[in-house]
Amino acid sequence: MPPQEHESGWIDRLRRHGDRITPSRRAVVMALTSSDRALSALEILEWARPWCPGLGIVTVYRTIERLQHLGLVQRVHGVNSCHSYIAVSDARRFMFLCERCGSADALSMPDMETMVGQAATALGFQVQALTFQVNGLCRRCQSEPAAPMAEATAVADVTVC
Amino acid sequence: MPPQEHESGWIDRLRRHGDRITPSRRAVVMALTSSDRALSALEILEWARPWCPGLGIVTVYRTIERLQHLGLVQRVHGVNSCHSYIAVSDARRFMFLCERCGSADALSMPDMETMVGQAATALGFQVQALTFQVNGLCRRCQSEPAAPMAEATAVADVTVC
DNA sequence: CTAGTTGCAAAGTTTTTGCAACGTT
DNA sequence: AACGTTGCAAAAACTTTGCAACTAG
Repeated sequence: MPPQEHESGWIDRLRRHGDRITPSRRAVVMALTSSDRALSALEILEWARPWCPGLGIVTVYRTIERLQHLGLVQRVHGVNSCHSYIAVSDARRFMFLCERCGSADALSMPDMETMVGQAATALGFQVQALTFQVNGLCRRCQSEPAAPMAEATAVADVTVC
Repeated sequence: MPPQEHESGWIDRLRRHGDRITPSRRAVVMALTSSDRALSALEILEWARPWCPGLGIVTVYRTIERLQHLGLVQRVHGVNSCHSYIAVSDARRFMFLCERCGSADALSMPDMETMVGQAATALGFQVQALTFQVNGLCRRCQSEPAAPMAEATAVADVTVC
Protein backbone atom coordinates (compact mmCIF):
# COMPACT_ATOMS: atom_id res chain seq x y z
CA MET A 1 0.00 0.00 0.00
CA PRO A 2 2.76 2.49 0.67
CA PRO A 3 3.71 4.07 -2.67
CA GLN A 4 7.22 3.87 -4.00
CA GLU A 5 8.74 4.71 -0.64
CA HIS A 6 10.71 1.49 -0.85
CA GLU A 7 12.71 2.70 -3.74
CA SER A 8 15.51 4.60 -2.06
CA GLY A 9 15.67 1.95 0.62
CA TRP A 10 16.27 -0.73 -1.97
CA ILE A 11 18.96 1.31 -3.64
CA ASP A 12 20.72 1.80 -0.33
CA ARG A 13 20.41 -1.86 0.43
CA LEU A 14 22.01 -2.78 -2.87
CA ARG A 15 24.80 -0.29 -2.39
CA ARG A 16 25.55 -1.48 1.12
CA HIS A 17 25.67 -4.99 -0.21
CA GLY A 18 28.40 -3.97 -2.62
CA ASP A 19 26.27 -3.89 -5.74
CA ARG A 20 26.69 -1.01 -8.12
CA ILE A 21 23.83 1.31 -8.77
CA THR A 22 23.24 1.56 -12.48
CA PRO A 23 20.40 3.15 -14.40
CA SER A 24 19.19 -0.30 -15.39
CA ARG A 25 18.92 -1.38 -11.79
CA ARG A 26 17.23 1.83 -10.80
CA ALA A 27 14.64 1.24 -13.48
CA VAL A 28 13.94 -2.34 -12.41
CA VAL A 29 13.72 -1.28 -8.78
CA MET A 30 11.36 1.48 -9.72
CA ALA A 31 9.09 -0.91 -11.58
CA LEU A 32 8.92 -3.36 -8.70
CA THR A 33 8.55 -0.81 -5.93
CA SER A 34 5.85 1.14 -7.66
CA SER A 35 3.68 -1.78 -8.68
CA ASP A 36 1.05 -3.09 -6.33
CA ARG A 37 0.78 -6.30 -8.23
CA ALA A 38 3.17 -9.06 -9.18
CA LEU A 39 5.05 -8.61 -12.44
CA SER A 40 6.66 -11.14 -14.71
CA ALA A 41 10.16 -10.57 -16.04
CA LEU A 42 8.67 -9.36 -19.29
CA GLU A 43 6.29 -7.03 -17.56
CA ILE A 44 9.09 -5.59 -15.50
CA LEU A 45 10.94 -4.95 -18.74
CA GLU A 46 7.97 -3.09 -20.15
CA TRP A 47 7.44 -1.05 -17.01
CA ALA A 48 11.09 -0.21 -16.73
CA ARG A 49 11.86 0.55 -20.36
CA PRO A 50 10.42 4.08 -20.32
CA TRP A 51 13.03 4.95 -17.70
CA CYS A 52 15.79 3.01 -19.33
CA PRO A 53 15.18 2.48 -23.04
CA GLY A 54 18.21 0.28 -23.59
CA LEU A 55 17.25 -2.14 -20.86
CA GLY A 56 17.38 -5.80 -21.81
CA ILE A 57 15.55 -8.81 -20.44
CA VAL A 58 18.78 -10.41 -19.30
CA THR A 59 19.46 -7.57 -16.93
CA VAL A 60 15.95 -7.82 -15.59
CA TYR A 61 16.53 -11.45 -14.73
CA ARG A 62 19.87 -10.73 -13.14
CA THR A 63 18.51 -7.85 -11.09
CA ILE A 64 15.53 -9.87 -9.91
CA GLU A 65 17.93 -12.53 -8.75
CA ARG A 66 19.88 -10.04 -6.67
CA LEU A 67 16.79 -8.46 -5.20
CA GLN A 68 15.46 -11.87 -4.31
CA HIS A 69 18.73 -12.70 -2.66
CA LEU A 70 18.48 -9.57 -0.54
CA GLY A 71 14.98 -10.54 0.47
CA LEU A 72 13.45 -7.50 -1.19
CA VAL A 73 11.49 -9.36 -3.79
CA GLN A 74 9.61 -12.62 -3.71
CA ARG A 75 8.23 -14.95 -6.29
CA VAL A 76 4.54 -15.34 -6.77
CA HIS A 77 2.78 -18.25 -8.40
CA GLY A 78 -0.26 -17.95 -10.58
CA VAL A 79 -2.64 -20.80 -11.36
CA ASN A 80 -1.16 -20.90 -14.83
CA SER A 81 2.27 -19.39 -15.21
CA CYS A 82 4.43 -19.10 -12.20
CA HIS A 83 7.22 -16.64 -12.06
CA SER A 84 6.00 -13.25 -11.24
CA TYR A 85 7.68 -11.07 -8.68
CA ILE A 86 6.48 -8.66 -6.05
CA ALA A 87 8.03 -6.59 -3.31
CA VAL A 88 8.36 -8.44 -0.04
CA SER A 89 6.57 -6.89 2.89
CA ASP A 90 5.49 -8.30 6.19
CA ALA A 91 2.01 -7.06 5.54
CA ARG A 92 2.00 -8.96 2.30
CA ARG A 93 3.30 -12.26 3.57
CA PHE A 94 -0.10 -13.74 2.94
CA MET A 95 -1.56 -12.82 -0.39
CA PHE A 96 -4.84 -13.06 -2.16
CA LEU A 97 -3.91 -12.96 -5.81
CA CYS A 98 -6.46 -12.15 -8.43
CA GLU A 99 -6.01 -14.26 -11.55
CA ARG A 100 -7.86 -11.71 -13.61
CA CYS A 101 -6.42 -8.30 -12.76
CA GLY A 102 -3.30 -9.42 -10.97
CA SER A 103 -4.01 -7.45 -7.83
CA ALA A 104 -2.36 -8.69 -4.66
CA ASP A 105 -4.46 -8.09 -1.60
CA ALA A 106 -2.29 -8.20 1.44
CA LEU A 107 -3.22 -9.67 4.73
CA SER A 108 -1.08 -9.99 7.76
CA MET A 109 -1.91 -12.95 9.95
CA PRO A 110 0.37 -13.02 12.97
CA ASP A 111 -1.39 -16.07 14.41
CA MET A 112 -0.66 -17.95 11.26
CA GLU A 113 3.00 -17.05 11.46
CA THR A 114 3.11 -18.38 14.95
CA MET A 115 1.47 -21.62 13.95
CA VAL A 116 3.90 -22.11 11.12
CA GLY A 117 6.80 -21.46 13.41
CA GLN A 118 5.56 -23.98 15.92
CA ALA A 119 4.95 -26.58 13.28
CA ALA A 120 8.40 -26.08 11.81
CA THR A 121 10.00 -26.46 15.20
CA ALA A 122 8.00 -29.58 15.89
CA LEU A 123 9.17 -31.10 12.62
CA GLY A 124 12.74 -29.92 13.07
CA PHE A 125 12.37 -28.17 9.75
CA GLN A 126 14.70 -25.34 8.78
CA VAL A 127 12.63 -22.72 7.01
CA GLN A 128 14.10 -21.02 3.96
CA ALA A 129 11.09 -19.59 2.25
CA LEU A 130 7.42 -19.31 2.89
CA THR A 131 4.73 -19.22 0.28
CA PHE A 132 1.24 -18.51 1.27
CA GLN A 133 -1.09 -17.66 -1.53
CA VAL A 134 -4.72 -17.80 -2.29
CA ASN A 135 -5.41 -17.58 -6.00
CA GLY A 136 -8.79 -16.63 -7.28
CA LEU A 137 -10.88 -13.64 -8.20
CA CYS A 138 -10.99 -10.40 -6.27
CA ARG A 139 -14.32 -8.82 -5.49
CA ARG A 140 -14.20 -6.42 -8.41
CA CYS A 141 -13.25 -8.99 -11.00
CA GLN A 142 -16.02 -11.37 -10.02
CA SER A 143 -18.64 -9.05 -11.41
CA GLU A 144 -16.78 -7.62 -14.38
CA PRO A 145 -17.46 -9.28 -17.73
CA ALA A 146 -14.37 -8.71 -19.89
CA ALA A 147 -10.73 -9.27 -19.00
CA PRO A 148 -8.84 -6.07 -18.24
CA MET A 149 -5.37 -7.13 -16.96
CA ALA A 150 -3.36 -4.11 -15.91
CA GLU A 151 -1.38 -3.12 -18.94
CA ALA A 152 2.10 -1.64 -18.83
CA THR A 153 0.78 1.81 -18.15
CA ALA A 154 2.31 4.32 -20.48
CA VAL A 155 4.45 6.11 -17.96
CA ALA A 156 6.23 9.44 -17.73
CA ASP A 157 8.69 10.67 -20.29
CA VAL A 158 11.48 10.85 -17.78
CA THR A 159 14.57 8.90 -18.61
CA VAL A 160 17.28 7.90 -16.17
CA CYS A 161 19.21 5.88 -18.64
CA MET B 1 1.56 -41.51 3.92
CA PRO B 2 -0.89 -44.08 2.63
CA PRO B 3 0.91 -46.18 0.00
CA GLN B 4 -0.42 -46.41 -3.53
CA GLU B 5 -3.96 -46.95 -2.36
CA HIS B 6 -4.96 -43.93 -4.38
CA GLU B 7 -4.17 -45.63 -7.61
CA SER B 8 -7.37 -47.53 -8.33
CA GLY B 9 -9.36 -44.56 -7.08
CA TRP B 10 -7.70 -42.29 -9.61
CA ILE B 11 -8.31 -44.74 -12.41
CA ASP B 12 -11.97 -44.96 -11.50
CA ARG B 13 -12.19 -41.22 -11.32
CA LEU B 14 -10.71 -40.85 -14.78
CA ARG B 15 -13.01 -43.48 -16.19
CA ARG B 16 -16.07 -41.92 -14.65
CA HIS B 17 -15.01 -38.63 -16.13
CA GLY B 18 -15.05 -40.17 -19.58
CA ASP B 19 -11.30 -40.46 -19.99
CA ARG B 20 -9.92 -43.65 -21.40
CA ILE B 21 -7.65 -45.80 -19.36
CA THR B 22 -4.50 -46.45 -21.28
CA PRO B 23 -1.26 -48.06 -20.18
CA SER B 24 0.44 -44.68 -20.39
CA ARG B 25 -2.04 -43.13 -18.04
CA ARG B 26 -1.81 -46.04 -15.67
CA ALA B 27 1.92 -45.58 -15.54
CA VAL B 28 1.74 -41.85 -14.82
CA VAL B 29 -0.89 -42.42 -12.18
CA MET B 30 1.25 -45.10 -10.61
CA ALA B 31 4.24 -42.77 -10.46
CA LEU B 32 2.30 -39.97 -8.83
CA THR B 33 0.36 -42.11 -6.39
CA SER B 34 3.35 -44.05 -5.21
CA SER B 35 5.67 -41.11 -4.68
CA ASP B 36 5.71 -39.32 -1.38
CA ARG B 37 7.44 -36.35 -2.88
CA ALA B 38 6.68 -33.94 -5.65
CA LEU B 39 7.87 -34.95 -9.11
CA SER B 40 8.63 -32.85 -12.15
CA ALA B 41 7.30 -33.88 -15.54
CA LEU B 42 10.67 -35.36 -16.37
CA GLU B 43 10.85 -37.26 -13.10
CA ILE B 44 7.38 -38.64 -13.68
CA LEU B 45 8.56 -39.85 -17.05
CA GLU B 46 11.51 -41.62 -15.47
CA TRP B 47 9.41 -43.18 -12.74
CA ALA B 48 6.77 -44.29 -15.19
CA ARG B 49 8.98 -45.57 -17.99
CA PRO B 50 9.73 -48.92 -16.37
CA TRP B 51 6.02 -49.66 -16.52
CA CYS B 52 5.50 -48.19 -19.91
CA PRO B 53 8.70 -48.09 -21.94
CA GLY B 54 7.26 -46.23 -24.88
CA LEU B 55 5.92 -43.40 -22.74
CA GLY B 56 6.71 -39.91 -23.99
CA ILE B 57 7.00 -36.61 -22.17
CA VAL B 58 4.09 -35.15 -24.08
CA THR B 59 1.74 -37.71 -22.66
CA VAL B 60 3.05 -37.00 -19.20
CA TYR B 61 2.18 -33.34 -19.60
CA ARG B 62 -1.24 -34.12 -20.97
CA THR B 63 -2.00 -36.59 -18.22
CA ILE B 64 -0.85 -34.21 -15.52
CA GLU B 65 -3.19 -31.62 -16.94
CA ARG B 66 -6.13 -33.98 -16.71
CA LEU B 67 -5.28 -35.09 -13.21
CA GLN B 68 -4.93 -31.50 -12.12
CA HIS B 69 -8.28 -30.74 -13.62
CA LEU B 70 -9.84 -33.54 -11.63
CA GLY B 71 -8.26 -32.17 -8.49
CA LEU B 72 -6.16 -35.27 -7.96
CA VAL B 73 -2.82 -33.60 -8.45
CA GLN B 74 -1.51 -30.22 -7.44
CA ARG B 75 1.46 -28.13 -8.40
CA VAL B 76 4.26 -27.53 -5.99
CA HIS B 77 6.77 -24.72 -6.11
CA GLY B 78 10.41 -25.11 -5.21
CA VAL B 79 12.71 -22.23 -4.33
CA ASN B 80 14.31 -22.73 -7.70
CA SER B 81 12.26 -24.51 -10.31
CA CYS B 82 8.55 -24.57 -9.91
CA HIS B 83 6.52 -27.16 -11.67
CA SER B 84 6.55 -30.30 -9.69
CA TYR B 85 3.43 -32.24 -8.99
CA ILE B 86 2.14 -34.19 -6.04
CA ALA B 87 -1.04 -36.01 -5.12
CA VAL B 88 -3.62 -33.77 -3.53
CA SER B 89 -4.70 -34.78 -0.07
CA ASP B 90 -6.38 -32.85 2.68
CA ALA B 91 -3.67 -33.89 5.04
CA ARG B 92 -1.14 -32.44 2.69
CA ARG B 93 -2.77 -29.11 2.09
CA PHE B 94 0.03 -27.50 4.04
CA MET B 95 3.43 -28.75 3.09
CA PHE B 96 6.95 -28.53 4.34
CA LEU B 97 9.05 -29.16 1.27
CA CYS B 98 12.66 -30.13 1.57
CA GLU B 99 14.78 -28.47 -1.09
CA ARG B 100 17.42 -31.14 -0.71
CA CYS B 101 15.65 -34.50 -0.80
CA GLY B 102 12.30 -33.32 -2.07
CA SER B 103 10.33 -34.85 0.75
CA ALA B 104 6.94 -33.33 1.43
CA ASP B 105 6.01 -33.41 5.07
CA ALA B 106 2.32 -33.05 5.43
CA LEU B 107 0.55 -31.09 8.07
CA SER B 108 -3.10 -30.54 8.43
CA MET B 109 -4.02 -27.29 10.08
CA PRO B 110 -7.77 -26.97 10.33
CA ASP B 111 -7.51 -23.67 12.20
CA MET B 112 -5.55 -22.23 9.35
CA GLU B 113 -8.18 -23.30 6.87
CA THR B 114 -10.78 -21.57 8.91
CA MET B 115 -8.76 -18.38 9.08
CA VAL B 116 -8.23 -18.39 5.35
CA GLY B 117 -11.90 -18.92 4.76
CA GLN B 118 -12.81 -16.04 7.01
CA ALA B 119 -10.28 -13.75 5.43
CA ALA B 120 -11.50 -14.62 1.95
CA THR B 121 -15.07 -13.92 2.93
CA ALA B 122 -14.08 -10.62 4.49
CA LEU B 123 -12.33 -9.60 1.28
CA GLY B 124 -15.10 -10.88 -0.92
CA PHE B 125 -12.49 -13.02 -2.61
CA GLN B 126 -13.49 -16.07 -4.64
CA VAL B 127 -10.95 -18.77 -3.91
CA GLN B 128 -9.77 -20.93 -6.80
CA ALA B 129 -6.56 -22.40 -5.49
CA LEU B 130 -4.62 -22.39 -2.31
CA THR B 131 -0.89 -22.68 -2.00
CA PHE B 132 0.66 -23.05 1.35
CA GLN B 133 4.24 -24.14 1.36
CA VAL B 134 7.24 -23.85 3.56
CA ASN B 135 10.42 -24.52 1.67
CA GLY B 136 13.58 -25.40 3.49
CA LEU B 137 15.48 -28.35 4.82
CA CYS B 138 13.96 -31.31 6.57
CA ARG B 139 15.52 -32.58 9.77
CA ARG B 140 17.48 -35.35 8.08
CA CYS B 141 18.92 -33.17 5.34
CA GLN B 142 20.16 -30.51 7.74
CA SER B 143 22.80 -32.84 9.07
CA GLU B 144 23.73 -34.72 5.92
CA PRO B 145 26.75 -33.45 4.01
CA ALA B 146 26.29 -34.44 0.36
CA ALA B 147 23.24 -33.98 -1.83
CA PRO B 148 21.25 -37.17 -2.32
CA MET B 149 18.05 -36.19 -4.18
CA ALA B 150 15.81 -39.18 -4.54
CA GLU B 151 16.72 -40.74 -7.83
CA ALA B 152 14.27 -42.45 -10.11
CA THR B 153 14.46 -45.64 -8.13
CA ALA B 154 15.17 -48.56 -10.37
CA VAL B 155 11.83 -50.20 -10.09
CA ALA B 156 10.33 -53.60 -10.76
CA ASP B 157 10.57 -55.36 -14.07
CA VAL B 158 6.84 -55.41 -14.49
CA THR B 159 5.51 -53.83 -17.63
CA VAL B 160 1.95 -52.77 -18.23
CA CYS B 161 2.57 -51.21 -21.55
C1' DC C 1 -15.99 -49.05 -35.61
C1' DT C 2 -15.32 -44.45 -33.57
C1' DA C 3 -13.54 -41.06 -31.11
C1' DG C 4 -10.16 -40.32 -27.72
C1' DT C 5 -5.12 -41.01 -27.12
C1' DT C 6 -0.27 -41.53 -28.31
C1' DG C 7 4.45 -40.27 -29.50
C1' DC C 8 7.31 -38.07 -32.69
C1' DA C 9 8.99 -34.00 -34.65
C1' DA C 10 8.76 -29.25 -34.74
C1' DA C 11 7.50 -24.78 -33.03
C1' DG C 12 7.00 -21.73 -28.99
C1' DT C 13 8.30 -19.87 -24.53
C1' DT C 14 11.07 -18.72 -20.98
C1' DT C 15 15.58 -18.52 -18.77
C1' DT C 16 20.63 -18.94 -18.77
C1' DT C 17 25.36 -18.42 -20.56
C1' DG C 18 29.40 -16.44 -23.18
C1' DC C 19 31.59 -12.40 -24.17
C1' DA C 20 33.35 -7.91 -25.59
C1' DA C 21 32.16 -3.20 -24.54
C1' DC C 22 30.87 -0.08 -21.00
C1' DG C 23 30.24 2.62 -16.57
C1' DT C 24 30.40 2.96 -11.46
C1' DT C 25 33.23 3.68 -7.87
C1' DA D 1 42.16 2.22 -13.47
C1' DA D 2 39.66 -1.94 -11.88
C1' DC D 3 36.20 -4.68 -11.76
C1' DG D 4 31.30 -5.18 -11.59
C1' DT D 5 27.57 -4.72 -15.05
C1' DT D 6 25.33 -4.55 -19.56
C1' DG D 7 23.02 -6.18 -23.70
C1' DC D 8 23.40 -8.92 -27.68
C1' DA D 9 23.42 -13.36 -29.69
C1' DA D 10 23.22 -18.01 -28.93
C1' DA D 11 22.34 -21.97 -26.20
C1' DA D 12 19.57 -24.46 -23.07
C1' DA D 13 15.54 -25.82 -20.71
C1' DC D 14 10.87 -26.41 -20.59
C1' DT D 15 6.02 -26.70 -22.81
C1' DT D 16 2.80 -26.81 -26.35
C1' DT D 17 1.03 -27.94 -31.01
C1' DG D 18 0.29 -30.56 -35.44
C1' DC D 19 -0.47 -34.86 -37.14
C1' DA D 20 -0.77 -39.63 -38.71
C1' DA D 21 -1.04 -44.04 -36.47
C1' DC D 22 -3.06 -46.51 -32.78
C1' DT D 23 -6.41 -48.46 -29.48
C1' DA D 24 -9.90 -48.54 -25.58
C1' DG D 25 -14.50 -49.18 -25.23
